[in-house]
Formats: sequence, C-alpha cells, structure tokens
Amino acid sequence: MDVIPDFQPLYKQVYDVLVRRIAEGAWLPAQSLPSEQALAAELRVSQGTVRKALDALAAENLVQRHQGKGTYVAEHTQEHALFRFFRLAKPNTDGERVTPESSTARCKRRLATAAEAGKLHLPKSTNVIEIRRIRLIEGVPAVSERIVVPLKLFPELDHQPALPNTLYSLYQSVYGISISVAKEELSAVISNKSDEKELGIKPGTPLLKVDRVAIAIGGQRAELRVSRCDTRNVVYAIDVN
Amino acid sequence: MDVIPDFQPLYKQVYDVLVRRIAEGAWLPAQSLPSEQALAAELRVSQGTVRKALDALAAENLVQRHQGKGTYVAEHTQEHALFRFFRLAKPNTDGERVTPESSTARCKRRLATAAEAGKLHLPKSTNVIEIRRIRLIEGVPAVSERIVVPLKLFPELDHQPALPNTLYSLYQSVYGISISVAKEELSAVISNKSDEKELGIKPGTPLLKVDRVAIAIGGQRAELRVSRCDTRNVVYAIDVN
DNA sequence: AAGTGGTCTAGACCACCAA
DNA sequence: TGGTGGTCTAGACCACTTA
Repeated sequence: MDVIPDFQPLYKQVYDVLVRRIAEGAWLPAQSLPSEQALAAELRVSQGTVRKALDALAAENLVQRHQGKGTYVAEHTQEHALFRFFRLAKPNTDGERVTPESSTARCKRRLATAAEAGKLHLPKSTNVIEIRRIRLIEGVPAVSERIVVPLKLFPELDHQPALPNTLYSLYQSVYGISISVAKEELSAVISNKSDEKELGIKPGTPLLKVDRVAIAIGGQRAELRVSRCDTRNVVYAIDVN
Repeated sequence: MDVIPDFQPLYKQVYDVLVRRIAEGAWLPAQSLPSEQALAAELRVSQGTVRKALDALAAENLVQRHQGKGTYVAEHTQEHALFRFFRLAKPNTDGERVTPESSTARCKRRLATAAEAGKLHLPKSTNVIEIRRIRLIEGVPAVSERIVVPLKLFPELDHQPALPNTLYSLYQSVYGISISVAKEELSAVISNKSDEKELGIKPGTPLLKVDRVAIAIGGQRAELRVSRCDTRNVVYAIDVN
C-alpha cells in the first residue's frame, strides 16, 4: 500500500498516486480500477476524496467513468485517438471531423538533429526512428507526415508488421505509453518539391504546417510530428474557451 | 427568488440559474456573487450543491474564485482576453504569447452576405458592422483582421471613440456581451494584393487564415472574424488534450 | 439482488483576506 | 475578528449495470 506523503491536499495526493500507477501500468487500458470504496479503504481516505481525484482524472481523459459499471483506464482506440488528436474537419460544419486513411509508411533509423533532441528533451545525437507517410482524405492525398520517436522508447517500432492509422493506440497497447497532451504550433508554408510529389499538388500550393510534440502521461516527451496539410478541402478546427 | 424546475441534477439547475443571471447582468463583470451560503439559502439547496455549480462555472472561466475573498464574475480585461483568444506565440517557446498592437480601425455598415448570415445564425441581409484593422507584432504588421458583428447587438460600435486592442473587453463593458467560446477553422492561403499592401509582404507569401465565430455566454453568435496571419515570425500555438 | 458511480446533504476544520 | 472559499468526512438515497 502506498503511504501518502503530506504537503498537498489529500485528493491531489490521491490523484498523483493514481496517475503514477496508471503510468506504471498497474491497471492496463480498458481495465477497471478498484471501486471508490476499495480505493478509499486502501488509501485510508474518505470515498468523497477518492471521488474528487477520480473526477479530476476523468476530466483529463485518463479514465472513463460509467455509472453502475466502474472506472476504466482510458483506451486509445483507433476512433477515440483519431477524434482527439486529428483535428481536420470539413469547413462550415461546426467541426465535424473527417476520417483519414494512411498510406503504407516508410521507416528509417537515424540520429536526432539538435533541434529534434531539444524538442524531445533528449541528449544530442540520440537514436530515433523516423516514419513518413501520407494520409488520404476521401481517397485524396491531403497530409504528409514526418514522425520522429526515440528508438529507446519504441524499440522495433520500425519492424512492427503494420502500423495502424492511429499510431497512439499502438504506442499504448504495445509500448505502454499513453499520450495525454500534444503541443502544436501551426504556420503556413509553401509546398516544396517533395510535398508536390507526395500530395500530387501544383507547385506553390499553400500548406498548413503543424508541428506537434506529443507528451505521455508521466510527462515524457514521446513523439515529434510535422504534418503538412493541403487545406483546400479540409480545415483545422478547434474550439477556444 | 427563482423556483428551480425539476428534471436535471440540482447542481446543474443551480448552474443554469447562475449562468442566466450572469448573462442577464444581474452581477456585472468584476463584481462578486453572493457567498455559497447565501446562494444555498436563497435557492434552498445545500452549500455543497452550490459549490459544485460554482466550480463548474469557474472551470469554464465564467467566474473566478478567490479563497478568503469571494466569487467574481470573470472580467475580460485587455490582458486576460488577449491571452485567452489571441493564440500567436513565438516558435519553440512552449507557447509563450506575443502581445500585438492594433492599427486604427476602419469601420463601415453594410448588409451581411448569405455566408455571414448563416455563420451568425441571422436572417439574410441583416445589418452588420465591418471592421478592418492590422495588428502589429513587435512593430511589424503581421495580421490583417476583418471583423463582422450584427449592428443590432452592437449599436454605434462604429462610432465608439477608440476601439481597444481587444474588442472583447469592449463588448463586455459597453454592450454587456461576454464572449465565452470561439470556434475556429484554420487553413493556409496565398496572400492577395490587399494582404500584400496591408502587411507589406511579397506576392505569393503563404498566410495562415483563421475563421472565427465568437459565441457569447447565452449561446448568441456575436462576431465573425477572419484573420490572415504572416507566420514567418510567429506561430499559432495550442495544446490538445 | 448486489455492486457501482451519481447526487445531495450536513457539518467540521483550515487558510486566506479584509476591516 | 468575522466572513470567505478550500478541504475532508460520513452517510443517505438514487440510477444504472450485471448476474
């Protein structure tokens, strides 16, 4: 049993214990946590305090709660992960998402550049895997992706039989790494030769460039991803509040 | 005193009552709400139920709570509104925002186009005010904005002595309209003649186009805004989670 | 019928703030 | 010193799921 150190509010301490256990894989995705009563008894706090911690976990999408059933570790199913992190939508539809397909990916191993190492908070010249693929929307190439992950976190990722449409479900199911947040920086660029070949677009097409750093539950920076999107038929949709 | 109709959870009903009162201006921005105890007594529910409703309001930025002081209606101060809705940041700084200046604006009255009326949920050919201005970042023109608001919601907005850098604080303080969420659609475009003249950029520069619909507390669609951003020195930064 | 989370209440103590 | 929100507890009842 964990002995809860003092300092912070009880519910926050409970929250931290639960985050750590989930990050360590004590309960795997799609499995249920103990009931509120059981956790309260184990951690020697009241059920209300456990509830507050669980509600906070649910608010951050780390768990899902279902009345009458229990509390489950959030699972990055294909659809779920897609709708969370793939934000392309049809214009003027209040953000109705489109579902992409992925072309077969090309992988290679190399050393991280200084910029990549910096963004991933890794030492210079770390071994990484680079994945390149094209995503199609309604059959038309629309996004080229260049993904960089540390080899150490994802050994043999480049030798996986088939990479799924949503890599994050693979990260979670095979490597036990759950992506919880992503920091993105968007800018507009002009297509280069490579874009034009991959996406079948004319020279000089404007593209939406999305630089993403994906961060796992424990705070580990797990992935770098640069997407270059042809936004003639789709837009990047978000709600600010 | 409001009589709370049945149906929904109590705390949700309390939440709705409070939202309505805030939207109606029962408590003005920066004013404090009654204490939890007072609200509980008035609405005939327990303090815990009021607390749950207030916490929900705080989570949505409609109120701010301060231990020992009270609960205050959120105020769209210049800085606050800026950091909430102006998402341009320096690249690779973990989203550290930049503060823009605004050029003097040009206003005109006209009829809404069909597309504008549709996005604002207004009948066709409604009277609107169109505002155009340039925003400078570190003294350099970086964003051109075209803002469209219904004349009915903002009478004489075009005759205001000076439009502030953040219009949303004006909407709130003068017209009692608090913007709570904004739906944005981002895409990449090539600059046109007008962009090139306003922003002082070369022909063919890629721009980040941001289409925004701003929605007020009651759900009223209050503003349409199209921003065209030169993203050579800044990026649009967000956290997805 | 038993077990789960969802809601609601009541009361206690604390930390913080202002007069 | 009195009032506020922040935390924590304990217990009740309900709605839902599963067996």
